[in-house]
Amino acid sequence: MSETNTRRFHKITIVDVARAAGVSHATVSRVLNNQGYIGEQTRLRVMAEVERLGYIANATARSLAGANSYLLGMMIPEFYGNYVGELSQSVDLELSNSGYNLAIFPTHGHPEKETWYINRIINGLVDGLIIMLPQSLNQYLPILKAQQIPYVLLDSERADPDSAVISTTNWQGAYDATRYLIGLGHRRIGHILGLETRLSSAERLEGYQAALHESDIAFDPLLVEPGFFRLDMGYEAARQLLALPNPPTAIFAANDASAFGAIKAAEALGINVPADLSVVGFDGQEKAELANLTTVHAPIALVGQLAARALIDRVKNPDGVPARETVATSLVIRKSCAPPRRVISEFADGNIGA
Amino acid sequence: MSETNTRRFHKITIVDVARAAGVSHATVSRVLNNQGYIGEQTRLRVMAEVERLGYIANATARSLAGANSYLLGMMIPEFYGNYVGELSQSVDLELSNSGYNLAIFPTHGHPEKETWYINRIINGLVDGLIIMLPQSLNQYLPILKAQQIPYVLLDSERADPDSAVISTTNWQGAYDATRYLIGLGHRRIGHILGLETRLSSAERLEGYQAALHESDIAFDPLLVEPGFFRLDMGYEAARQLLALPNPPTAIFAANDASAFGAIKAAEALGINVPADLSVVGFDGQEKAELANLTTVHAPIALVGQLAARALIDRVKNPDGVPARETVATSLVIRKSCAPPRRVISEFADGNIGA
DNA sequence: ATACTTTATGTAAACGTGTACATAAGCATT
DNA sequence: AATGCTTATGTACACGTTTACATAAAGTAT
Repeated sequence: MSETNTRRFHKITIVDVARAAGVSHATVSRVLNNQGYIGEQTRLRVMAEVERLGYIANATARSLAGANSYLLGMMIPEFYGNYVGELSQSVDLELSNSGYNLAIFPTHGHPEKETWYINRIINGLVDGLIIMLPQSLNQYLPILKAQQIPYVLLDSERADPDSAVISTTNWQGAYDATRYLIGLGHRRIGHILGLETRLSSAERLEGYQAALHESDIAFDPLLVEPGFFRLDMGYEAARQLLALPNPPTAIFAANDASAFGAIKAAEALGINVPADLSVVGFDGQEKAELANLTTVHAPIALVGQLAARALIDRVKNPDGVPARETVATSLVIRKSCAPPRRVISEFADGNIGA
Repeated sequence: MSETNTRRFHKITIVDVARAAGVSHATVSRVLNNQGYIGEQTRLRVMAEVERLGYIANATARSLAGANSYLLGMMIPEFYGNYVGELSQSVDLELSNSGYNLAIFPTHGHPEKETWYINRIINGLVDGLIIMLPQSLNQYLPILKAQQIPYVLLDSERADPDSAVISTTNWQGAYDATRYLIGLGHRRIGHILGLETRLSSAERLEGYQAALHESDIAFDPLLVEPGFFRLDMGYEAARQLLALPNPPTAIFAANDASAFGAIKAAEALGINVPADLSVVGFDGQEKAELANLTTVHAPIALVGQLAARALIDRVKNPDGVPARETVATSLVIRKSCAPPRRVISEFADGNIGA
């Protein structure tokens, strides 16, 4: 056994353990995986050598040979706000409880990055995947299905009907928020749109529209500006809205970050929140509490927990029915909203309300 | 018990490409990796087949064979606040610019989880690793070195001298914060300690002590309570401090989260911040701005960027000198601090000051 | 013409594991 | 005593790639 000199340190492999225990490496593998028949003395001898040599299985080789790695993945767009952080935290916690570990893959919403990760995953990088707010899901969903990779979708109630999906009531939350503003007396309500590629954005927009419709308020496309779920874009969107000839007295933003942007814009323009402008966000981050933002609270930790469970279920029971759960949002009322002050402009519009 | 990977679809391998192009799979590999000599026509033919068949290399097999995966990792404790989220974001962005991708591994500070990930990494899960605030670094640092895994440490200026380290001026930041409080007239200044296992905690404690010493204020161990970098523990710590017979008029917390906890505790006790209690944090998160917290701002995005660069440097140039950079913190003064009101108790102590 | 270098490609052996199949011993049943 | 089942273990191949080494053709300097 001459030393191969390129490798400084010989890693202990299953073969080393086998030799030390006087058995074949197949037997060691069987002991390690509780597979097939093993003599009791052999098992003990092998385990002893495993312990003595400090053997640790090579997960890469395992993966290549088609075995489980006990590593699960979560593909996310990016860490905007601490929404994703909270989610990751709860997913990770729940997975840990079941003996799995987590790897998080940020894509920045770049389709190329998504496919890059997906390719790695198909090759056995992880045993399963939670996919949050994908950009180009349709491109690889068939592949995931064909290769029977366990996965869970995290976004919209309307995502692919055959997939495991954990979602929140986007439509209902938006509807509730808008109803609340209408209830305060607002009739000119702006909306800062989320990322267009996300189903949740469309659902929130539609919830907003439905509430308007129900109160016989005509939907005005001028009152919708894109905010991309981002603070700076929310700022811009609000600037646009507030510069309108007939500006809104309230804004429902598709998420907290863009709501913060709207508040900043109002401040910059000398417009008082909530006296002159009411703002409602969506997500219910910790930050919203600090900033006294009225927001649609989505129980993100619960979503993460359910997603983790659903994924483990897919991994352990691939032929079962994919879990589909929708978690209810709730409107948390704080101090960023008030009845509208500029009643005059309403009369000018001829909208006196019920 | 084991779920056999019944692969329904034959994946296209390098051998398929080779056959289609009429060459050996070794030639295809060489074409793909720009290794050795390849005839121009052969290269073209192979590339055409790669394209036509939609071949994608199996990263797991590559990794087993000892090649690069262009996936880099970052091991973090957990997503407390959005500190880690911000860091991940900047690391990821910088790596992306250089064609690398990122996987994030959360450990919850559990040593077993750390070693679990490290084992995977040694087996080729990723090409290199950024290690943030490790719990049991000493256990695997020798292994990382021996196996020549490129890595970068993210914590303290004092971490292992042979390693690449990106850090912030923990000592100086704590010193500045404490000096500021002393400058306001405080002489009884409490400290909420960070996680004891983190070098940064010790450095911040020492900076605090140094500032006290410089102003001839005796260090009182009673004024230091552990906060574990957590909001709830910061709350508890502040409760303890404020219940003291001679309570502090100011608190320097080891991070923003525990500072928020302290503020909450003060509120709960009816103690006004800043009139009756000044509070300074550390980190300078976005949340600190919203909450008007005076804090030692650490430019986390810059740290992430430098760490990413340092790691790429290690990967590309393993025999070079490991990068070591310390990023300066800066005290951001907001509205959570004021001169002390209870001058009487100082006289009672006999500490009239210089 | 000889010897040597450069270019181009193929062969085969890793990398470390899982597992189908073969083999063999022990035991119970006929 | 022959048969069949259970238990235990080894052999050999598969997973998909990289790469050391072998081979061979072509070009170049002597």
